[in-house]
Amino acid sequence: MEVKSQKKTPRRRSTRQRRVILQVLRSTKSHPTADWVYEQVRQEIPNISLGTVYRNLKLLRDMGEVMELSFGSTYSRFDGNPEPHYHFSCKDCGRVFDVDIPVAKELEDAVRRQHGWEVLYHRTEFYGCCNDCKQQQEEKQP
Amino acid sequence: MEVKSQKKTPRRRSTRQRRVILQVLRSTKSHPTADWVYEQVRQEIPNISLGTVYRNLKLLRDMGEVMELSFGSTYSRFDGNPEPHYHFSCKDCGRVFDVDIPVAKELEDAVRRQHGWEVLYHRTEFYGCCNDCKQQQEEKQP
DNA sequence: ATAAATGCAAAACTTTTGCACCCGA
DNA sequence: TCGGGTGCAAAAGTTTTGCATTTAT
Repeated sequence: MEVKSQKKTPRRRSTRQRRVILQVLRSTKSHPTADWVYEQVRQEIPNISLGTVYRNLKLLRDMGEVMELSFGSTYSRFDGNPEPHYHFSCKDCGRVFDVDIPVAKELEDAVRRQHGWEVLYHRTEFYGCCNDCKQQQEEKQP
Repeated sequence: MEVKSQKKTPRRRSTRQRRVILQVLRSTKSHPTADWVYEQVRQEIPNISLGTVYRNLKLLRDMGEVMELSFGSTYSRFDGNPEPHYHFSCKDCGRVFDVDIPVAKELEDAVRRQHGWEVLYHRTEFYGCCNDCKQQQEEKQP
């Protein structure tokens, strides 16, 4: 629920570590974990450290070069309502809200038709800025 | 990537701990973390252990009583393709695949209209059984 | 030169688990 | 009674971080 402070991003340097990490990620479709990336990169840079991999993954994600598949935080959140519904996560205050639009079951049919998989359900999270945070920003810069 | 073994679920007992945990989850819309639930339940059962909270959250999730908001695993996965696209996660083999259907931007409009939030993007994961796993199951039980 | 990036290791966090004891059905 | 559930504490697993050193620009 912490508010992110926005400081100017420093100019990025091109390092071998970062280049290889990106190259590993670009050359697989397996949606790997940080640890898998680490193992792969080690074959090219044996003494790279796991910390460097984590730092660069976060950086590359912030630079829009790669996508991180997670629910925003490192821990799970729980919802007392087990009925299928969508969620909205505010990037500024971190709160998660229920979304009040119907679940698009037709997307599941489209996936079935396209790939043949058995689709049981789907989950969608929207990301953006909630009304409270929008208002706060207006107050700061009118 | 591990395959889940399916053993018969034992008959569940109704314990005070489980009842209070569910009650806490049902009476909030804040999509709390396990730790927050723990703190709340402690106000009613001061000597409950965090392990019990985790065990029951997992149990309640498996019983379909609550929803867990996470990407399936406790760690992040990364995708070298930063372009918006959907994912499919096989519940049996754990692999994650790219989904080849167009992103439903119109859902974002619907959320905007309904709630007024500024929506930047959304992410959708489908869950089910992939073709490899479907075939393996057929071989076992023809 | 100088600020960003790295390697290493320790630390921080979240989640799981082994085990003896407890308790609900 | 009896097997599921709990408390406690240790362990596991993932991610972050402090610091001295290296390196890209």
